[in-house]
Amino acid sequence: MRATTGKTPFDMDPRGNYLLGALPATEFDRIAPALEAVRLPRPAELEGANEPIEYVYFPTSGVASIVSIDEDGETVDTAMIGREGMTGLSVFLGTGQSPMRTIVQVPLTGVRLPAKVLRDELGRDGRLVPLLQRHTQVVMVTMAQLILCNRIHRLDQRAARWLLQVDERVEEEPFGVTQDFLAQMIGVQRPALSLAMRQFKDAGLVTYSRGQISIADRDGLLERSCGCITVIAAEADRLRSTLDAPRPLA
Amino acid sequence: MRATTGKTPFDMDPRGNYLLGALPATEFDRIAPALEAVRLPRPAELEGANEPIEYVYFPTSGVASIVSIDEDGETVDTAMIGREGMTGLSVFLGTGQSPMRTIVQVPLTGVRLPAKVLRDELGRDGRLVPLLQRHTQVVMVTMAQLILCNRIHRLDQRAARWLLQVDERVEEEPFGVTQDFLAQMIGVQRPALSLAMRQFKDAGLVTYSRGQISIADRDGLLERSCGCITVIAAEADRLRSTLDAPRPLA
DNA sequence: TGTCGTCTGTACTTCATCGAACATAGCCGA
DNA sequence: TCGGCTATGTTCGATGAAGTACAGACGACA
Repeated sequence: MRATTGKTPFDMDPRGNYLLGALPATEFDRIAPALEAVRLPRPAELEGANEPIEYVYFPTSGVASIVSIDEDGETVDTAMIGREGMTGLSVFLGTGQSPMRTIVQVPLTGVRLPAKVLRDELGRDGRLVPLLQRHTQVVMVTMAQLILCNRIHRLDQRAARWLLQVDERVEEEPFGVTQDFLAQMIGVQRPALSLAMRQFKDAGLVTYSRGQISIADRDGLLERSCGCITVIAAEADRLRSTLDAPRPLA
Repeated sequence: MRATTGKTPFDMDPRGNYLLGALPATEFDRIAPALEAVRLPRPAELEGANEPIEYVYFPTSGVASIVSIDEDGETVDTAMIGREGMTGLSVFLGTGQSPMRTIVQVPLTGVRLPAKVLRDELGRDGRLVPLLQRHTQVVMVTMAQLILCNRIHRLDQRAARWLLQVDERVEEEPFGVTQDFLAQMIGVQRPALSLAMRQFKDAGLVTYSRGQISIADRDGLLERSCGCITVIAAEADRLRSTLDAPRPLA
């Protein structure tokens, strides 16, 4: 499948993205004309390392991922971004680029917005800035938790966590991810991951075949997962609820 | 040593902190009356997990550290904050708290500011917001790199990286950190770390005794360290230089 | 000066993961 | 329908680190 862009060339509501959905109509209408529907395959690159960001992406289904790269070219997933968020936080932070890449991890549907339009909108008072502030914090918490997770939790726990995090962000299953790619994302050897996946399959928690994965038993996976997913979900929920407060915070 | 607070009770210039030093005089003068000099021992807690942040800290020497905690109470260091930055980014992000703790990792000197004063100042136009935006990005990049580092780099490489990162942030050596504490921070067993430290000592890269460490050969440690420190330093330098640009970014 | 507590050195067993090699199976295009 | 490619399954020795236990060494304090 090739990347598709253009004005809603397929059935998709931009406000299926949480951030866009939470914007007041006046703000949404201001940026709406510049939104462009996209459908992107894995592993499309949304931002290059140390390259200026041209578009920010608001997924409605699928997962984008911020990946770190080291001197040897090894890559590891550092944070998932799905319909709860936006890629390109460096634009929000005013720096316009970062040393990480952002790629498509699970085939993605959503809209994109030119970085310049976002910058202009940030200058206006409204709901957008506090929304993005909260999203920034969620990403930071996700990363902080993943640092711990990658250090002290077992491979199968991390794999279960990853599957659950994706499950939260896809509209329909199965979703397209190969074990090879997944292994690279969680930073392990494919054979080791293959064993874990096999266990999950035998236990009836997931089904998969040739790069198509379905979650069959969320609760079962939760039991085998580490608690990181709970920590992250709790913080995301808390921050969503604070936004119902009457006045946006500083 | 006990925590000391009060108006400059010892010799220390708040503007030795990079952020405070980069503020225009008018902005600095506005918050200066609320600044309070502090000297804190390890492992003093600056922010509790899921507790409202009362003060933000601007170190001038020493290191504060954001640590993640899991369900079993295990803790791992996720980002260092020294004289280049400020603790309490959640205040800047408007959320006021986070699920991570922030503690003193290497005995710390600096100033603190009530969160409320910072919030008020953020409402004014000036240099502070762009400075903190950049700092937020540096912290995020640090975390992202650490996710990769914790996953694929060896213990001795990570230990070397840690030593170098501390070396950049302390005014005088030796600095006070026990191997036991360090092992917990980089998330390994103390005996394993002890071996690495012993190698560094035998190679003449460091000297230490009973919780007092000195770096003897920065270049030697750099060779044994992973490249993560370079990635982080490069991004920090880049962002510092963009601040010399005439107009602050959005 | 002796004792206690903290910090550090070292040894050893067990385990998770690495890293590489090879086997199998489904899909696709020529 | 026959390769050829990609995705997955499986094995095995090597290795880094976990986990535990205990010994030595230095400082603080009585």
